[in-house]
Amino acid sequence: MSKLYALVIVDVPAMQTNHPYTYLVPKQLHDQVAVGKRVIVGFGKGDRHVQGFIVDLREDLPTQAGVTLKEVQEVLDLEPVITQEGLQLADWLADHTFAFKIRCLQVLLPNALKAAYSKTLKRLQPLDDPQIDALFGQSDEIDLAQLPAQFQNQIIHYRHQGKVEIIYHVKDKVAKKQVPAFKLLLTPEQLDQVAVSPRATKQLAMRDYLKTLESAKLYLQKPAQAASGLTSADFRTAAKKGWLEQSQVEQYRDPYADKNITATKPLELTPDQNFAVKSVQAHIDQKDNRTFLLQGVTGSGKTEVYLQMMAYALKQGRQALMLVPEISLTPQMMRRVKGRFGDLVAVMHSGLSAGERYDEWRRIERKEARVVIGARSAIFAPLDNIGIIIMDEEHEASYKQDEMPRYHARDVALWRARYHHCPVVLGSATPSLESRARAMKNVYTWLTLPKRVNGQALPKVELIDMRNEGKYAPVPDISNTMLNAIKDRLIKGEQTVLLLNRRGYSSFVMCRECGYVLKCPNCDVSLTLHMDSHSMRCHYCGHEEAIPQTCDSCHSRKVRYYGTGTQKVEEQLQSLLPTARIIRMDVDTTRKKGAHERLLQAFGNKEADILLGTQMIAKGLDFPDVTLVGVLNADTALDLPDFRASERTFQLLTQVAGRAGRAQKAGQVLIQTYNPQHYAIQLAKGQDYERYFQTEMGFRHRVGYPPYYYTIQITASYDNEAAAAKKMFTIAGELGKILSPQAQVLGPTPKAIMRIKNRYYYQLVIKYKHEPLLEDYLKGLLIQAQTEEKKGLKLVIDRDPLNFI
DNA sequence: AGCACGCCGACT
DNA sequence: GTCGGCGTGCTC
Repeated sequence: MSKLYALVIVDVPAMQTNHPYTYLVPKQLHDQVAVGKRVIVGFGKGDRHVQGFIVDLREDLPTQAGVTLKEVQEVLDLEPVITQEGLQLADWLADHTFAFKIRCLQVLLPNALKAAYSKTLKRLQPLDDPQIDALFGQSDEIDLAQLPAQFQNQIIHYRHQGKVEIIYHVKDKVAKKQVPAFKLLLTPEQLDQVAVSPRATKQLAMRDYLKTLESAKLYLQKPAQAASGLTSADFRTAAKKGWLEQSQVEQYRDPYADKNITATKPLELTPDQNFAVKSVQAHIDQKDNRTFLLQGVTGSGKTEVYLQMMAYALKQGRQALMLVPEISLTPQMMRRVKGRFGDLVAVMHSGLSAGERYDEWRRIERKEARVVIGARSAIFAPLDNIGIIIMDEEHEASYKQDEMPRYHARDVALWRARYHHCPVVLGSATPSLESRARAMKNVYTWLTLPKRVNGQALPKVELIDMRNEGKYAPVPDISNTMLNAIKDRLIKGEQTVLLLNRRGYSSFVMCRECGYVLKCPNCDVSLTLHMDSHSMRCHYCGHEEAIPQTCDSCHSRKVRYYGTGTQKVEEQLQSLLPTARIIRMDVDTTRKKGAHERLLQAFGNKEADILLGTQMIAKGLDFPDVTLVGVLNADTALDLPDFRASERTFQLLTQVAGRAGRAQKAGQVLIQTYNPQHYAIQLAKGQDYERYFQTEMGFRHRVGYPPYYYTIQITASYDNEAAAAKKMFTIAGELGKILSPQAQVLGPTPKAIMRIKNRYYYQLVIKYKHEPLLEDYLKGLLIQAQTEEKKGLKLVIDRDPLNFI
């Protein structure tokens, strides 16, 4: 047999190792290896074992002479875990996002399949070293991670002397759940001929039982034990006698073996909805990868449209993929999808354990699930015949991953749709400017749902000018107008949703005498007050200290809390409305698993009058008795140094306004603001997306931002401010040489929060339309920066960044 | 990333 | 003279 070589991407995330390495496939693994399977290979001087992905198999030697090849140690998968599509997608991702290939391959898989590494130290002979021998105790092998640092050097010596050896372990992060199974090796005739002592009653029973089974078929042992009344010991004996072969098979749990889901029927569609569904269906039929922008006002029944589009794709024998932002993947939403498609649905979201996520992934891979709904990473679901991809709330920033690979799920969706020849539907009440601009240029097909399904008008939105009303407000955060509106709902037995916009905002402690604000010693941010733990905490590095009684700077005792937390508002509200039942939803009250669901359910059951929360209550909630939506602070995000600040504010206000008046009763929306004249707030008041779009596009055009320009952000950080700045100025200088005059470089500037965990951050942003040299320069930059990385540099390149702060 | 090699200062 | 500091470079 000829030789076989495997090209392997190894799990060493560095620029220097960002290419395939060639390994020899030993004879006994020839029929196990395949492209897309994971392997364990030795890598580097100490021959440590790492995980890798086979990306190619060849019979001729692809590497130049001079290196002695190592062998593949082990093949980890029975079937490839990365498909041909996955390999191409990983290539594209690596290229598009400037990420390491290994990271792109890993992002395609559930975390459970990522490698967990450990090292153990094995004693090969007595060391005559009382201290270290004591560490070993009775055993000859110990966990190297627990070795005290002071022995490190000594161990290296012993290793050179061959007295100890380091063993590298690679295993999956999460063990697959295995259950015992067996296969009958003999035919019934053969079983009749085996000799069994008449006194071996158990074995006689076993023989009789086995005769009722088919040979060579795999049976689970547990049900077999129950059916036959035999024990696992009996099966073991039968295996020893060669009657059957025992093995372990993988079994997965279904996290949604939830029986309370009632089946739903397709609803009658409005003419607008029907037109949207029909348009997309035609493209599913034609296997045409058209992209649609479905722009429907809040309450226009987008979800029903999605469900019917997906049902159509399924009817054509294809699969459906639906993405929603993590926060709107509520039980309500899951119930709707499960109700329509039942067991065909796999759900991928962060609330699942790694094991559960893996099991859902396996159900998709085995084609038991043909509908996938999930947050960002679900876009990589291992479907092989996608008929439609839907992305709800397409404007949501959470679709962009902010670690390597920095992909946007929308870009991946468009890529996969091209591969599968299927349409993509981007849905939103407030599309991102990028998508809406593409719809205008007919790059996307624009579909609209301008009316609510219940025929209700959009809720009336009123602004409360806090510059005046704030002075007379009974409590700092709630004006009289707001309070009266809430009281009115209490009397009528209707419900209120109150939004506290906390983006870029936190409650901090300030001295009233000297203005001193308590800051984190490691980061350039003020510490946030946490009442649950009675401490001051840093949101970036986790630093925690006691709540100060006196000012650190002037020793005055007049330290006071500023800013607004949900908890403080809750107290204010309760003091004004002692009988009101309030549910508070924020990171503190939803930390526990399932808390999110429980609180919403309680509100839905009318166990409370007021739902008070942060952004997480702005989306997807649909409660018929909510007739008042109040926004307590509309403008905290407006002043952030980010050109998308107004877009986010407009989207948030429009979304939250849509929570009111979903059923028969009309809704009212009150927005407290200090910037009532700001166009984002004025146009959110009118819920006038069209004028907002025009206004914002004008602004983006004038200052040259997306969608008129592409952007790439480069961030450098060091533990030394001057070094970080110097690096960025060097890069800016080099960019000046390769960029055309049409491109612009903003910065370098220190980041808005310059210091986090004692590292200093500088950034620059490149705005450009067409720069043929830029990609190659940036790739070169990453290679060139690798030497400096040893000195503590961290360099991040982010294409199309969503956050500029 | 992690490991070895190699070239400089402070010690038995 | 050696031990061990960490800067440099490579890993199929």
